[in-house]
Amino acid sequence: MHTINSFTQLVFYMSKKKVLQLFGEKVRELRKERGLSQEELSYKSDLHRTYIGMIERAEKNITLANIEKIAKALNVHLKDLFD
Amino acid sequence: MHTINSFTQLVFYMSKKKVLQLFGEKVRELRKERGLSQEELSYKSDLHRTYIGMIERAEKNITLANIEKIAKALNVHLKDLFD
DNA sequence: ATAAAATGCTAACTATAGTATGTAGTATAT
DNA sequence: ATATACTACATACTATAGTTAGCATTTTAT
Repeated sequence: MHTINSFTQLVFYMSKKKVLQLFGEKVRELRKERGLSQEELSYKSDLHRTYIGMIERAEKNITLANIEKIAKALNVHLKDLFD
Repeated sequence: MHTINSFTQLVFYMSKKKVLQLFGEKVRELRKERGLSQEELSYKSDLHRTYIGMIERAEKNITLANIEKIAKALNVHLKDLFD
């Protein structure tokens, strides 16, 4: 649950949602480009299958260490996940 | 505490450490370029002063939403934090 | 040299990221 | 049509990110 009690917090909430969505779409795009299933990507990245799904659906606020895991599994640089 | 019980986990632990260090250094570099103190950056990013310090010292595994906050506060794109 | 500003560090707490299981629904191929 | 592989989604748990306060140490300016 979110309790938003200022304009500033609303702005942060919206841009959080947006950045997670963009990131999720990017992961899905790159994963499919490589012909990988979520499960296959989960093996390569040492993350759980359902967690990959959550990331792609922008349901989780991923940490930097896991962003790195995914980048490696997709054979891209970190920055390539933010275009 | 960390319990590392496989080679794979050791590799992940080391690259986690490294990526957090690089990120922290980058934040510090950009912050100083702008002549900001940790406290001033904390106001702009809506994060706590000590938390900024922890990030720069690579003591916390920052999430994507907070990476975005810091990028905005430093007036850079997300990808600029990963060079 | 000394005051002031900035940063480091510890520690405790609470919010949520990350892990995992099970089931339902969707796409793909035969 | 119907298996099979893939993805979505709900839920519960546990690990850790994020917040805060207080004090120590370092840096900077006068």
